[in-house]
Formats: sequence, C-alpha cells, structure tokens
Amino acid sequence: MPVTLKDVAERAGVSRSAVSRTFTDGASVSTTMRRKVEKAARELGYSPNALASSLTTGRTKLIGLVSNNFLNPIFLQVFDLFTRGLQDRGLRPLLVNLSNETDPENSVRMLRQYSVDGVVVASSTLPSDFAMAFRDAGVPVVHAFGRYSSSPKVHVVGIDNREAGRLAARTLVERDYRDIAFLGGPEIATSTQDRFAGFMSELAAHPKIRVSHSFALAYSFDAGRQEMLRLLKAGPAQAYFCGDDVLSIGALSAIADSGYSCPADIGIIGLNDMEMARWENINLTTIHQPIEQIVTSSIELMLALLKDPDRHPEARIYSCPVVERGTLRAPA
Amino acid sequence: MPVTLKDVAERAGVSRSAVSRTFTDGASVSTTMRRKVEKAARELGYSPNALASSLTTGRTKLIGLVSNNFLNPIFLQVFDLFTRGLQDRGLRPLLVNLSNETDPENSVRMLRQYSVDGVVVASSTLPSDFAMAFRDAGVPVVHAFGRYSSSPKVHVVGIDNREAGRLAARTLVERDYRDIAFLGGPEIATSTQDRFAGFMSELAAHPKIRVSHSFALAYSFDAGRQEMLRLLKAGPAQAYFCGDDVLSIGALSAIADSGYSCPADIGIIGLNDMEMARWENINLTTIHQPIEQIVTSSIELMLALLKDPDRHPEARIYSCPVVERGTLRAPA
DNA sequence: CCAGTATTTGCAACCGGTTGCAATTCGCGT
DNA sequence: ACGCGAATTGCAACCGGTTGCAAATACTGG
Repeated sequence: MPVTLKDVAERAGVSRSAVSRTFTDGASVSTTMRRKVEKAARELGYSPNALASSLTTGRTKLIGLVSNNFLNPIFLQVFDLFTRGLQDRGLRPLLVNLSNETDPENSVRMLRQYSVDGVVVASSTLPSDFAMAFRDAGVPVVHAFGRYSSSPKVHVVGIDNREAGRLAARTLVERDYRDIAFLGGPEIATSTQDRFAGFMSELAAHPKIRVSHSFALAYSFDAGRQEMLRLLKAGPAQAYFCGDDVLSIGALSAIADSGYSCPADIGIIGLNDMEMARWENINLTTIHQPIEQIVTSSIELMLALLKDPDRHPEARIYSCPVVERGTLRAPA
Repeated sequence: MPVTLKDVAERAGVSRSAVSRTFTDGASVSTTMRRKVEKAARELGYSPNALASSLTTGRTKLIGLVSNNFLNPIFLQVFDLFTRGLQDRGLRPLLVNLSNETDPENSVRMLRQYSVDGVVVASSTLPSDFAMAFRDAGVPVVHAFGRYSSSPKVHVVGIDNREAGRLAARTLVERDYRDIAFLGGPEIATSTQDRFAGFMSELAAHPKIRVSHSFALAYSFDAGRQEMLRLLKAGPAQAYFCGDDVLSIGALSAIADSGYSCPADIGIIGLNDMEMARWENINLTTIHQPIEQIVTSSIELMLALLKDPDRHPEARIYSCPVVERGTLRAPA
C-alpha cells in the first residue's frame, strides 16, 4: 500500500539511488533528474520513510522527552515549549512518563530500542542517576530543571535551587517575619533538598529568627493543604516558603479554611510562577522560574550535543526574580 | 558501538535467525538455544532495534498524539493518562503540537514518515477534517474529545457537547435565573459551536428567559477575563455558562475585580471540571468531563483499530454530571 | 574536434532486523 | 537399532532506504 523508493524509481525510469539522492540534500543530482523524480514522487504521493533511512544514517531525529511531573501545571508550558521547539528544528519528541518508575534501566532500554538521537530529562525531582544512565548508555542527554553543580556529570539546565532558597529566606527576612518556616515538597526531590539547604544557610546568619521546617508528600495541592492543616493545628509560623506553587495554593486553601487570612496572619511565598499564580483569585507571591529560557536553552544544548556528543558537561543556570503579588506583606 | 543481532549471533555461535527468534515471541526455539542466546545477549548488553524490525513487520508501535491545546490545564490529565495508558500497552506516544498549524497535510506527512501505527487526535477545537486526513492516508485514527455525530466519519470518543449545553441551560433555569448568557470559547471551535447550539435549543422552550451570548477569543484565562470585563461594562446577565473552566476562572476574576460578587450578583457555570476547579480559592461549579473514561476508551478503541483497521467508525459518548460548588446559587 | 577534468548516474553492498522454506536434528515407538 | 513425524535450525531473500565506487556523461580550454 505505501509507496516506496522503488515505486518512484520505476515510474521515473531511473535508479533507486537517484531517487534517494533527490531527497537527501547535499547530494549530487542534475536539475533534469530532480525534476523527473519529483514529478513521479508527486504523482505517487511518495514521502520517504524516516525510520528506514535512520538505519543507515544512524539518526532518527527522535528525542526522548522524559518526565515524572505530568500533573504539575508548570508542565503545561514545559511541554508546549519543548514540543514546539523540537519540531521547529525538525526533531520529534517521544514522550516517556516515569510517574511510577523507579528504575532508570527500563527507560534506557526502551529509548535505545527506538534509537533516539538524544534524551531530555525534564524533572526537578529525579536524582541525577537517571540522566547519567542515559549518558552511560552513550545517548546524549540534557537534564532540564536538574540539580545544579559546579562540576556537573551531565549537561544541566535550570536554576540554582540553593540560591532560590536563600532568596526566599532573604525575602521573608526583609519583610520582618521573625518566625518562618520551610514547607518542602517530597524530601527525596533534589529540588526540595537544595531549596531547603539554601533557605537554612541564609538563615544561619540570623540567629534571632525562629526557623522550622516540614515536608509535604508530593508537589501537589492536596499534599500542601494537608500539611498546612497539620501545621495550623500545631501552631503555625508567621510565614512559609513553600516548595512550589501548587503546594503553596494547597497551603493557602488550608489557611483560608481554618479562618486565618493571608497575608494578614500568615505569609506565603512559592516557587515557579506558574500560569495560575497570577490568576487574581490566587495572586501568589512567588519566585519566578524562567521556564522559557530553560527550555530554549535545553533544546539548543541538545542540538549542540547532537553535533558533538563528547562535549564536556556543562551547567546552564538562570536566575530567578521574586514576583510580588498578594500573599506576603510589604517590606519593612 | 551499539551491539546488534549479528554480534550476539557470533558470540553465541548460532545463526542470526536464531537470535531473532528468541526475541520474537511465538517463534520456535529450543530451551538450549534460548539459554545460549540469552546469555550472549546479556553479556553484550543487547536489545533489539525496534525500528529496524518495524521495517519487516510493518509495525512501529508508535502512536502519534496530536493536539493543539497544550496550554489548557485539562491537558495535564490528558497527557498523563495517555502516556501511561499507551506505554502500559507497549505503545509509544510521538507528540505533535499543532498550536499554530492549520494544514493537516504537514502533520499527516510527518507522521507517515515515522510510520506511526495510529494517531490519536486529542482536541475539542479541531475540525474533523484533521482526523479525516489521517483516515484518508490509511492511518488508524481516533478523535478524542471530538465532535459527536450519530454517523461519525472517524472514530470519536468524548462527550455530547450539545447535550452539555442543554444541561447547562437546564441547570441555570432550575436555579431561577431569568437573564442568562453563553460566554463561549473561540467561535470556530466545534465544542463551542455545539455547546452553544445545545444551550439555545434548551432555552427555546423558555421564551420568558432572556438569553444573550458572546465569544471569547480563546479557551484561556485572559480571554475569559477580557470578555467578561467587556460584558460587565455593558451590563451583565444574571448567570453565564462559560465555554470551559479556564474561561470561567478568567470571568470570575473580572467579576471580583469589578466589585461584583459571585454567586450573589452573577452566577457562573463552567465545563471540564479540571483539577483547579475544586481548589477552594476557585471552587467552580462546573460540568464534569469524564477525562479518564475518554482517554481509556480512546486507547482501547485504538488497540481494537490496530487489530482491525477497517472497523466501522464509531462514536463513544460519555455523560457529564454537574458538579455543585460555589459559583451558582442553590436551586429554587 | 580532442584531451582532460568535473558532474552525474547506476551498481551493489549494507544498515539491523524478519521470515518462508528446506535441511537437520530430535523424540519416540517398535 | 530403525523409521517416522514433529520440532528446531540455518540459508537467503527481503523490508526501505543510503552510499562508496566506478562507469558514463557533461563540460572546459586549447
């Protein structure tokens, strides 16, 4: 049923190589030949089989897009930007959902079976083992939203989560909160670990300020709400740095339900600045994560990596401004 | 670098066919042989090249997942469920973002180049031409969230948007609203057209009720907010059926900002029941779209279609209950 | 018009697998 | 130990392309 190279060759009365060459740019074909072949191809509705050609060229133009955060609203933008950016450059995203997968091996095997040219791991919670497993399998890999390190083992694009933690702490201190807390995401998420570490390190310089911390079970509305309900019962702090925006919104809903008011009684600062954070009914003060830059940069890095797979691992880190909205009181 | 069938065959001292057979189930291999081959394969770290095999078998297990709604929060669940569901069945989603694509031909060509086994179009706004273009190219296709028809031209899974429009109208009437309106999504979206038609047809039976309508430019927060601001200035109705949840939330924010209150002054009912609708700070009364059923059913239908591509087109329609929350006053 | 070089074309082998067919080996009954 | 059918194995062709190489053709200047 599908029309192949051979069909076109026969119809045009030329060799198969000739047809192949008119469809690969940079090959030597005369204009006469090209016209003949294109005519035949058009008449037959031929388009070359990308997979078959990948066999000899060794490139599929397939890029594995691996994540485990499918339910976090931040990923709307991430997926939109990745899919658009990749296909604008002639690459195709092959999606892998890791939601309940712990072993990198399976994904590595699967993506190698489909001989992807490269893999983008998009997750702030996966340990770097995941990305390294791909690297070790010889597949170019970029870890977007990955853990920052001064001597990265794989290519990383994202933010410095420790710095973000420090920034959150500074922001709360500036606003004269004296009893503050970290409400983290799951403790195994590298982003939570780093944000926590940064938060604490900044506060080490302020011994007068009371600091506490706890962790929610997931980066989700329900987990944030539940943890905040618990904290409210036990006696809440004056302000919280929440692990991310969804968590913050869960916390906000708990606060409202318990008869407290934000920011009058309790302040909240989130992280991500996802679309919903600016919705007036939410209006969350938060640290902006430059999604677009991160995605664009990841794609560019991937492109460079496809050209030169042995590039030395590199960390591309973008800075995060605080976005002032309505869940923190004004600076002193 | 990558290890192939031949390498394994040589190491195990057997023919290439033998190796191939131990990796395709249903083939005749003795236990001795299988063990030998598996040992060699393990030692070499071999895993078969899915794309190469697709050349002869004619199946890639690749499924094109095509959409243009990447920024609508409802798609978090849609993508999560699709990717999980497909990969649980050994299929791989190849993502296509149609956001600024109007011509089906490009996508058809591209997906044929990658010889996908089937295509799922997931969109409530695309006209059915899109799905039909795939069908015409001989690719099994399911249109999830597509337009309902009693004699569908392609396989459709979703809701009956006209019925949803009628349900919305009934719900508003029951609550004794006498001046009501439809605030639709983009007028070219089939879902908006159908919801509008249903809404109006139900109200035809209530000549006493005042009805008006207008359309936002997109299914988005900003479009909803902007259109509602305009309506508020011109003199609003008592209650609105909004095209979908994001639109509703934009409208809510406009209402709050203009000093009105919901549901005291103006009632809102949305459609979709996306995750955020239940967030307490939003608490949107809405019509529930059974995402999980739709996705699961689409996948099952696709599986059936892969077995029997000539199956007669079928529409699978699921019903939508109203979810009572806080943006509509109580029934009379 | 011719030699000499530069382009264009086709042949055939190959990419990494699968599969029909015939040859071989196996298991079993006697 | 022998004969038989069933199960296993290898050969070789094929899937839809690409590409090195050599043959054929097209240009160039003298």
